[in-house]
Amino acid sequence: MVSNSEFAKIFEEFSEILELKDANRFRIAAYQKASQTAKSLGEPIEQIYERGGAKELDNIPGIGKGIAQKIEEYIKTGRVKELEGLRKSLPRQEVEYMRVPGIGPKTATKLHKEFRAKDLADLKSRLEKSGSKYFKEKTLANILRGIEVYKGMGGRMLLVEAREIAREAVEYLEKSRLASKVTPVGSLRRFKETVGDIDIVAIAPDPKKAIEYFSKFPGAKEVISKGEAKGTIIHRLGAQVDFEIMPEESFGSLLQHFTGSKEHNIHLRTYAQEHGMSVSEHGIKKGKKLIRCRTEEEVYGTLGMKYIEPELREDRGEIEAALNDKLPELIEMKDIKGDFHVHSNWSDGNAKIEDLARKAVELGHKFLAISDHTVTLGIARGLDSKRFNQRRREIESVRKKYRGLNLFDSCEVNIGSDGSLDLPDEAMKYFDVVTASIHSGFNQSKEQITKRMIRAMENAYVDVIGHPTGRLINRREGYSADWEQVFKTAAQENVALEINASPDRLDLPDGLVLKAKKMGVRFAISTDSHSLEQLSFLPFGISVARRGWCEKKDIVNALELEELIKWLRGG
DNA sequence: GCCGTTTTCGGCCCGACTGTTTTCAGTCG
Repeated sequence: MVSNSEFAKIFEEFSEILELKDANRFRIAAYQKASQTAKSLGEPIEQIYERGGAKELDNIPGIGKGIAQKIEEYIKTGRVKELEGLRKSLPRQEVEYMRVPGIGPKTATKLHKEFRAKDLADLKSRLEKSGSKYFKEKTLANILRGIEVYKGMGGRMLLVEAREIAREAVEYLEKSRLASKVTPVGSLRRFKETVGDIDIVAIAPDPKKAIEYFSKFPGAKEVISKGEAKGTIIHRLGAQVDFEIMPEESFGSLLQHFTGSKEHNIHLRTYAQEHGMSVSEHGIKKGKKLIRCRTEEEVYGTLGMKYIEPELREDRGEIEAALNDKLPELIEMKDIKGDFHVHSNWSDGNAKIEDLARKAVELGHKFLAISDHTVTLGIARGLDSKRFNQRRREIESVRKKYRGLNLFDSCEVNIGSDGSLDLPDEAMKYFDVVTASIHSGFNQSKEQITKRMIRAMENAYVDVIGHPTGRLINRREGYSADWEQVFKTAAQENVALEINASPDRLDLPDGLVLKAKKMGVRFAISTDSHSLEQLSFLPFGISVARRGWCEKKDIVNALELEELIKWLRGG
């Protein structure tokens, strides 16, 4: 079956090429929208097609007759003739150039026409040699910096890295008292798993003075610009940080605008327009009257809807939900009672069980699962039944010291290539919690992976499936599985899927969390800690759960202890 | 290319910044 992300890529490429060809901008937008729709659709497009043909596809908002026809062509023949024609009509370099920040379709075309470079690296050296013939000084510097940024960061940085840089900048700005309401915006505020630029906004009585102060930020290695109300620096770790001063009387409108996402804002503005209003970063126009909003609550309230949390603003149905008072009551850190997945120095963690327990108490946890690796994971010093028995004695003795903490005897059992587990049932029954994970055979077919996961979930002792997609953000794609089937089984078997809070995993990803939630699946948020410090990663898991619309009832970490134990025994 | 409880044609979200083309094109969010 063709995956929805494959369709998303096809439409994305359509829009990129059409942009380079200077096509009608609404046609370009239509493909972008179709791409976005494909990504966020709960059901496989191919399945929709099988049910009702191209006519059924036409019913999907954002997909009309033209795109429905292309979907049909791709399902039937594995290709889209028009796209192949388009590809041939353009040099491939132009598409690549356009992905560099600061380079749009016009510049991309010009760059290829003038330099005929074979790739981006080649282009860079040619620009350095003779770029000044074609571009004025500042434009050239801007393009070169864009290439550097694009190369150096592999696209986008991890959320955890961006938050660290933002925290440093916000503290510096707040300390000065030159600015107040200092707030990170953009994908950072929405807690997206990766972040491009770091954007920070604030209000200030003397904007120029505040920007001047920002330009002296000790974390900066380079100041790109400093104007009357906006400054840009490059942080020593390579990230671009923008700081912008906003007028207080429309701060809410501006905050809303800069938080995005783009898709959310387009939808919001379209809705406003349909109802005789017009939304911009300055306020909301009703007729000739401009209503400036000091808070975001006012923005959404004026449009007749409930306030939407930043994590939900991805145009995944939140606007409709806000209009009908159907928004979820999102899970919060304070609802969380513990951590399900922590490694000790019995396997590949570096902390003693006692130290982990003490740290968990400090963090306010009511429970902690010590879940070391099992025997086949030799590389991680996985334990066999005998060593788990020895470890059990240590857990017993720590329990006596920390009576307020429920220290769960747990393991991360390995799912073999055929779906079998590497501990016998008679060993597994002694554990309070069992998490089962895949650690090898990532390249198996979708069918095989799906079967493996289902077989593991059908084991009566398995409570949680660990890092379900196996991805490492920016480094490794997850394995492919038929998620529909996996989620169905998880719901049936009452097995929780892990939301792994490790910042380079964040696995399940938020889009799949949302799909699984709709199918009745519950989730275990876990740090997968290998050290004491990593026990503090839980908030990253919370942000994934929130982006997946999860409420308290969807998260097993939030269950009252009696309910939790009941679930563990039943599952 | 998509869409329609005024429309099957004629709209489509809206504005700012940057550089340098002194009246605007290109890019971005």
